[in-house]
Amino acid sequence: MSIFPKISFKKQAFQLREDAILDAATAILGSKGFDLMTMDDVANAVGISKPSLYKHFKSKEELVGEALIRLIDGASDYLAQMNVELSPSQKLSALLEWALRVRLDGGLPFLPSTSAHVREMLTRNIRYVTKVLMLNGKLEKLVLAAQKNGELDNTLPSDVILYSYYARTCDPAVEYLQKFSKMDNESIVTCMLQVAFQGFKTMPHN
Amino acid sequence: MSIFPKISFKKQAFQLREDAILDAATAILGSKGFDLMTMDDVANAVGISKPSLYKHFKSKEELVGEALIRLIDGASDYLAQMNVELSPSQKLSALLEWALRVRLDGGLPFLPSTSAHVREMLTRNIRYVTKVLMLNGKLEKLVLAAQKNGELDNTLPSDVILYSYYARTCDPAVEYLQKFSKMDNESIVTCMLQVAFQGFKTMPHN
DNA sequence: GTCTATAAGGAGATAGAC
DNA sequence: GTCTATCTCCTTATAGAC
Repeated sequence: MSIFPKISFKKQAFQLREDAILDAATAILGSKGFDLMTMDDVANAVGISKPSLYKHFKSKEELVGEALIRLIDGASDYLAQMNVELSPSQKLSALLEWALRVRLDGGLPFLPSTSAHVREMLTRNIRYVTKVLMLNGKLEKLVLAAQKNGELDNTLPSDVILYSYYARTCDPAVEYLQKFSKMDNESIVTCMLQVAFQGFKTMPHN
Repeated sequence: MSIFPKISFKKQAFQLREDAILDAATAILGSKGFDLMTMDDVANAVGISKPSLYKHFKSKEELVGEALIRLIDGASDYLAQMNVELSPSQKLSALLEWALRVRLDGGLPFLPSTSAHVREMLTRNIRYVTKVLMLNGKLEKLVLAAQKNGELDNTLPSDVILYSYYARTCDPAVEYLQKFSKMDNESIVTCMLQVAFQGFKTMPHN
């Protein structure tokens, strides 16, 4: 037994609760969005009181920032441990697939910046901005490499591809299909990937 | 001069103000979104007091509903007066182009249902729902026709195409490009249309 | 019909007891 | 560290004078 069993245990419990809070916040953010998510919602979902919640995160802004940082970290990790033999375009496709599965699993849209208000708020979170810029740099390089090797259209400005790529990670069509079509999650992912890379048009025979 | 100059004039002014209110609401909705738009914002933008605003629209819900109905009407009108010789896919492309231009011009995203909260609210507006269903029916027919004649991919479920089509009308990439790239609106529209129909992949030579 | 003033309730954040 | 109770501000909506 450790010499500091009590302290260690407490800290561990504290950390566990912190994760539970972030999980709850993530789920609520995904369903109601930032503006409608209240700190009461989060506290109730975790089963603690609001003041206790504020012991962990000193504001709603900070709580959401941490939840999004966890998401970005997940994406960066997934990208980092990817098979190095994959082509740039294959890596982009695999990461988009990951992001779609996260969302279908009740998680957050990858890029929550649909709202100008939220985007502006996140701008003030230096840790978040730093991590996003790091990931963005990697994705930008992948897009440029894929355009150079002919996998992606090099007549399009790379900005267009990059921003559209982000947009596909939070495509509302995913929720509509989940709610109003009878498709299972696998089919949704497959179709969304195809639409993202090939569009609606009939594919050329290959 | 009319026999009822005073009444007529008053009514006309009332109607003009109502349009001004809807214009203001549309602009604010486009920039801040529903949750953050306050009735004070709208009243101030129009230059009237809040109680006067409530003489025109009995609730925020009704005001937003009317603004969206005007938008849907615009889309339906544009679709109705389209050249009958255009193919189904050309009509879809032209309407998407219209929707993108409306947004680039400071208007609303075509489909505001990004938020579950707003979507649920609109569900209770029967006039709005009716009009949306009418338009949706026409678009669904166009998609099916385009799949049948080989213009659009008939291996994709038509739901996937239809929902993705809606999603492209409110693609956040548009705002990112407008804000962070040096592209003019024309180029943005062209690129977004290409990405929607052809995806990111290199086009086959044609 | 338009305004000033205000009611009613929600939500972020905290005081202070235990 | 946790809770109950509360503060404060903001927003929807309305009362009532002119």
